[in-house]
Amino acid sequence: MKLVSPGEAAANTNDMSNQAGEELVRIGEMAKKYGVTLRTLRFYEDKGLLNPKRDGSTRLYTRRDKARLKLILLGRKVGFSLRDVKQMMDLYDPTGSNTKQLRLALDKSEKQLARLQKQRALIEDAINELTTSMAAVRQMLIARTAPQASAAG
Amino acid sequence: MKLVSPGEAAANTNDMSNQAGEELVRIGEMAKKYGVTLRTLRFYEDKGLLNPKRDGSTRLYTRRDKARLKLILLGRKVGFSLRDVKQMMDLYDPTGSNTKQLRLALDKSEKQLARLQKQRALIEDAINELTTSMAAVRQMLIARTAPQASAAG
DNA sequence: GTATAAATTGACGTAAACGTAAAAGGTGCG
DNA sequence: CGCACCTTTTACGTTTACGTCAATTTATAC
Repeated sequence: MKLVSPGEAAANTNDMSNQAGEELVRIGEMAKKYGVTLRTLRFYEDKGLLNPKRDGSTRLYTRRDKARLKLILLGRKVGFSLRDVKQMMDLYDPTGSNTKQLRLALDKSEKQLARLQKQRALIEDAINELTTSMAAVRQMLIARTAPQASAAG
Repeated sequence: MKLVSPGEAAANTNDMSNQAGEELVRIGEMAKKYGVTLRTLRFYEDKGLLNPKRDGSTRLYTRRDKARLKLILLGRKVGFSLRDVKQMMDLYDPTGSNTKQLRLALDKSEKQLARLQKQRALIEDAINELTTSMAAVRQMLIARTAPQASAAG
């Protein structure tokens, strides 16, 4: 079972597909393609988020794995935990309408949105407090730098 | 050496002060007063952020400790790590102008402010992405809930 | 066939700020 | 006197998402 050569991803002289013409990539290429580390891909697999095929012990990522990874990365970006992502993904059923999955996703999204908004408020609070105390510190520094000008008229 | 009775913090019939008239409080009262746990106070001490006196093995918090704790809590609120807080506090010298301390604080504050602003941007990004995908999910749910109306004129 | 590159599993480490349990000493009060 | 409560020290546990070796096996290049 041959694959894409590690050196050249564009080389298609090899048999890099299975019977369905699926492009199988190994972990290195997968990582590069999506800007994650090998460790991350293995970690996601360990957590049940990815399920690459194997050629012996070598992982082979399919189109499905790529789609799933994209979802994982989107989920992470909006602040879902991997557990949340997994929970939602586990509900996916290619033969059904996935209404339950969509409802769960929507439910979790609403909660996450609320969390994000609260976080934003906290951060803005912090920014205000920090700005205020920075002004105070600047004043103290000025008082120490040029105190000789305060006695004059 | 007597103290505030544990049951009543307002009872001032006891000798709860040292020679300077300083009010010494024990860990329980200190924790309640500032809304932190006992563990937190001990943790901060372990990290060198607080230095309560001792009556035998019992911690006695002075006015200075209260001031320091306030600073710690402010620092935490604006997102400084305890290490940062300690680093700044360690520069405090009651006999000097503390110019170095103030400069360090200002420097750290500027960096922290930048971090906070970046975080805020990330969160707003996330909010946007999440809002977008929520709309998409809602559409998919609608398509599954009322597909029978699309065939009619 | 060998050097180099890529891949594997396993397992400990990291960051921050405490939580929690255990076991024991001190203290006021009725 | 003994309960109830406060406090002490020590030390492992928690959380999340990986990082960082390390030792080994496989794959590709020349």
